[in-house]
Amino acid sequence: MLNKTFDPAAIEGHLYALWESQQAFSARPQGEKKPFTIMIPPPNVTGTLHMGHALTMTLQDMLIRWRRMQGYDTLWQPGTDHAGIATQMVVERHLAAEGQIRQAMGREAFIQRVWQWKEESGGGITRQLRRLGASLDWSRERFTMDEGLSQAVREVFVSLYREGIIYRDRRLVNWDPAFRSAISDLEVESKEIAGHLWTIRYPLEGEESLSIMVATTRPETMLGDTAVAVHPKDARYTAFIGRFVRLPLTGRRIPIIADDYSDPEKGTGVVKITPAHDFNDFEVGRRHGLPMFSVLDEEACITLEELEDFEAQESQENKVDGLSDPGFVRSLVGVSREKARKAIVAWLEEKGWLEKIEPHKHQVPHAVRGGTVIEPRLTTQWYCDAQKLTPAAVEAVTTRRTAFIPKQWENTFFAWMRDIQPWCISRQLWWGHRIPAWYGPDGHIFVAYDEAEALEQAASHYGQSTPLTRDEDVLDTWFSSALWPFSTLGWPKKTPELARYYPTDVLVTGFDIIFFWVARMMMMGHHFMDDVPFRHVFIHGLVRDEHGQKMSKSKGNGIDPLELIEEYGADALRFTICALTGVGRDIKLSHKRVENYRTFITKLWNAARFCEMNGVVPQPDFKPEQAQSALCRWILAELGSTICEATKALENYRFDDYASICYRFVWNRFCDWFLEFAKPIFTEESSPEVTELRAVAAYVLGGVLRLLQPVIPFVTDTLWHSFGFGPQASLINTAWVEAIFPPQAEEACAECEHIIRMITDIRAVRSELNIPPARLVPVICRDVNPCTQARIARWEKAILRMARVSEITPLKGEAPRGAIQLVVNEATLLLPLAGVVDIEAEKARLHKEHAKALEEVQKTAKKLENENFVSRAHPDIVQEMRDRLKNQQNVCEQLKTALARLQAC
RNA sequence: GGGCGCAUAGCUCAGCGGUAGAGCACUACCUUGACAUGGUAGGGGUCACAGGUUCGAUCCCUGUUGCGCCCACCA
Repeated sequence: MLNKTFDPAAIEGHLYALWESQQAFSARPQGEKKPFTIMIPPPNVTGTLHMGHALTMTLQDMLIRWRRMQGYDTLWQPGTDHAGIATQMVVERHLAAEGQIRQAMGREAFIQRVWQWKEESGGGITRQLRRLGASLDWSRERFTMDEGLSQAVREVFVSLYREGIIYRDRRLVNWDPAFRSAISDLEVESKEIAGHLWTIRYPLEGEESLSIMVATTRPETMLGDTAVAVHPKDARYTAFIGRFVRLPLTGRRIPIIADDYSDPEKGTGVVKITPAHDFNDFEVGRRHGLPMFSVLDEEACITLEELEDFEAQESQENKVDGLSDPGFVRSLVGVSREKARKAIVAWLEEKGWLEKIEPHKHQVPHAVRGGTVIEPRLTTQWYCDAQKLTPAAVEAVTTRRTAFIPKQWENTFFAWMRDIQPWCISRQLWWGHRIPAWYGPDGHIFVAYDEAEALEQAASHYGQSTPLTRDEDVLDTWFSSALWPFSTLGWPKKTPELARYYPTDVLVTGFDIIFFWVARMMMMGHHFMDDVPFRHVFIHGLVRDEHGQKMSKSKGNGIDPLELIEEYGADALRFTICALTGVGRDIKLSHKRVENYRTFITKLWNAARFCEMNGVVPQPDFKPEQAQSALCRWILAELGSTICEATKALENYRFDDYASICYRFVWNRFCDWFLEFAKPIFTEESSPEVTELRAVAAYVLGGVLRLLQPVIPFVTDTLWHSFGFGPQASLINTAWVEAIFPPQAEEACAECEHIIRMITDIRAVRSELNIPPARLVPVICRDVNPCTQARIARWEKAILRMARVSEITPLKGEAPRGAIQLVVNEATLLLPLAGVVDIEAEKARLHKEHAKALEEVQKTAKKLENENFVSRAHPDIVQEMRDRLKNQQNVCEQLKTALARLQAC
């Protein structure tokens, strides 16, 4: 017996454990089935499930569950990402709470500590994915720092190094002074800052009374200036090109150069060139062969080391003591860039070099993670020449061997691939894949799979065994994620899994990581597997709050998916997500939304209970082709079309359509009509129809459960088992529903739709004339053709019950005076309610109906009177209009007659 | 500055060259034997604006306005 209400909390945990213990989600690499594969976007081990996860995982789970039922050997590959920076931050925070810092612990101990933390608290997100009902093959769970995946990382690194795609280079990187590490372009976001523009006088060499005005937002980098640039065509300055200015702080002599980069419109038209602290200046510096030195250290504090080295090489004539203030400059050492800025501005002002200060809004790069202001910094790093890896990926998208859905995103993908920059892959962290590179005493680089191999190389290179030191850096987290589609399958070993499940079928993800992850998987997949990593990329939107605001911790408007699961059940959340996932649109979510969609789960539960109460039991031998009654053939046909449409929706990633197609069938066909029609039949135990009806009800219910398993697995499996369709947990691997249409389905549908229309129309009239439901009304039929007459006879009980009718009789003699008249197809139904209803109200109703009908007639007639329409429109359309006009005229005429009859009494 | 998306009922969104749809919300009535987390009926839209193409435009094209996003940019 089913409980009166469905209690998700009571069953979900137990049911999931059962699914898992029965290995219901396991891929079966040995079988004959065709594979269907999805790689989970590995969440951070530090992570907790947020709404974005709930969305993406629900969509993936629906696809996997559906394909599994369709008979594919499905692999949904689970795993987590070591998330270098994020995880290291978390553990460092824990250490800080204990009064420790990692530098004091040492590298080995710290890494031990991170592993320990991962073992203790790293499983959080995978437990939460289980709560959601995600049918991942947990037996194959991977972690990006597993030995196997680490081997893949080393293999790729060594291989790309040997091909010259990975190399070392000294250039500017985005440096995060808080983490003291390089980060990639993609981890930087610009934010508008209300800052200042300082105009500083740089005295002209040899003519110290004259100054060149230089506008800057970063006076603290002045120490690193190695030129000032003007536009070659800027008439104000052409005379000065080739001359020198003196840098106020140190008196160092720097050239005035001409470069297109300088924009006469901006600032004073003179821009200071600080090659080691600005990307544009760096380019200018390269073009002009300017010296480059950092004046900020790894924590973005002033350092003079490189400056002093540089000045030591400079000739004395470049220094002028009169301008310099060595004491002040030395006092800046170790001062943060923010404080240095203030100090330098104050000094300039005091010494009279500051021309003016203006408020100035500008874009300043910040770290996406942590929010620190990024400092462009001149360092030596490892780079991956991404440009060499793009052509295959671009070609795959062009030929649609990898197709983006929605297609729109392909343009974004191409745009980025076109302008792709070298990818800085080294990070100055401890947690991650340590770069497999070793250095000899003379700095010679040995890249190898392990230390033994590196030592061997060194011995051969130096002619004797030589001690090496390993590179201190680790790889960017996305380096290992890029290998995920094949590293998880055992690569570089040639495993059966690799052969079977690569390429994967679809990648489901948000647009925010197309560049971080999707593009890089494509580059690596093509390079190492010589094939696309996935055939489809489904890009979904963002989950927002009910006001359309992005959910964020700072705004505090986030919704916790686990809270929703606890409150409404995982099925309700999943169904809501499914129903709201349109292609290329964000989702606005709220508790109310989930609460509303939960009613669908409740409705399904109650419909099943009703079936149970009425002796509905699965009949394994029942075949839809055998169905006799119109009612049964109709609902089976409706189920058939629902299956076709729902399957098509899933094939096209139209999750919203899939949800509404199922919703409409269950609620508006099965519950509203089929079960209501079935009620009077169920009560008659002796009726010959009842056996078939029960079999059909069971068949349809079973079909509905199968149809809905992908989206609401918990409630469907519970009902599946409870009805004895199969043992618990068996629904997951049951075959997807097949659309089977019963004989003469069209005729059955026509009949049922006719009856539905009669009932609906009677109800509408009753409601409009305020006839209380308790009052049963007789119906007299006029002008009824034999077909309708037979239908009415067959459906009499249902009509009586559902339209609150006392009896249906054919008209004998005259129609009762003042009867309400309504037209359904060819027939007129008379409701003898003279004296009961307000005759004026009925007149008004008929007038309204007639006016509406007349309007429609005129609209259609006007169209048909148009010569151009008749001659140019498609003949089918013209014919359709003619038929429509005929029908409308008919209705109009009958309403007119009815009105006339009413006027007469 | 470059690019992209969106604009349809009070709200959230489908749709589509040929009679404007759903869910929620709203109104009225109904405790009818699965479900009041329900049932029945109803009101509500110049499909942002202006042109164009077409026999016909909410739909296709152009422009305008408003909203959102991405990329670039520390003078």
